Amino acid sequence: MPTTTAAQKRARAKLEYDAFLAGCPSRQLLDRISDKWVALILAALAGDDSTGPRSLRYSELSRRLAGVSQKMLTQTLRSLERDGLVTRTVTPTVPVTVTYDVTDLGISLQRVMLGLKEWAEAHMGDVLTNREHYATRES
Amino acid sequence: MPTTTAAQKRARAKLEYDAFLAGCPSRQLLDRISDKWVALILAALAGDDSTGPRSLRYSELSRRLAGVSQKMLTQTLRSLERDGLVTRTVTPTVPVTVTYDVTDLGISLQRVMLGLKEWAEAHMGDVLTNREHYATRES
DNA sequence: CAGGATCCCGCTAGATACTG
DNA sequence: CAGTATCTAGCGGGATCCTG
Repeated sequence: MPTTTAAQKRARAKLEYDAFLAGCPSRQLLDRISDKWVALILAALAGDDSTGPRSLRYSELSRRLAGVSQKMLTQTLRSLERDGLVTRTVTPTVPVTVTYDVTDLGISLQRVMLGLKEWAEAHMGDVLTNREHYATRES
Repeated sequence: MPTTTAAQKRARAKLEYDAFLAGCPSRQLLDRISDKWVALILAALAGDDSTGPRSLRYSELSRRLAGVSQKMLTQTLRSLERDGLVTRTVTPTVPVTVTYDVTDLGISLQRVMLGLKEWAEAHMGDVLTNREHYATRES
């Protein structure tokens, strides 16, 4: 007896929808930049202040992003390199020197992130205010 | 013997940095929009296609976002309401009718998200290509 | 210096069942 | 219809130790 038909159809629909989501460029971008450290690394390499892009060594990045673990720093840098957003350059001095630079693609992404930053600075205050009011009202 | 001084200083620095991060508007915004369903809900309420904002009922949202669980849909809607990005309207028909609308603040956020979407559609292909090349090359 | 390899814990998404 | 409540497994991410 195919009494499971309804549940099966829902499950199938969900799979298809998930596949659709996984393939959606916007979704992929969101997944990319929502990594905790991506924005910070990009900002550091692109120049936090109004100076231009700059090379940074692994240890320099580690210092600038005081809260990051080596694991996450390495992992994030690898994924950014893989995606062509930063480049990794090994100079065989002794001990070895590794520098990271943002690519053109990375810079263009960074500009989008600046748009986010501007919205955040303009409106996050309102959001937080709403959040508090919501918390302090009953019924 | 204060041999732990170094480790303690690092731990303290990390806490401060984390606090700094937690208070950073950009970080908060990223945390907000990287929720898996926020972008979809906002897009649905703001009008996926080029039609304007529209009201949607809970069940309509549930259908449009085929992959979402009731729990996550409710939870996400609550948080968006709390932040003043959508409004929730209960009409005491029988059975009860609940509609959701995007606020002006939500619309302005949605516009920022559109910027993300454009970048994604323009450049995510490059990123994926880089990703593949990275995977298929050795050494 | 710049990582690689492991272990492990907390959180959260999801499934399921129930309700006004 | 529009949720609430509970339980659990999976995994992202940190801490720690080790290496070329």
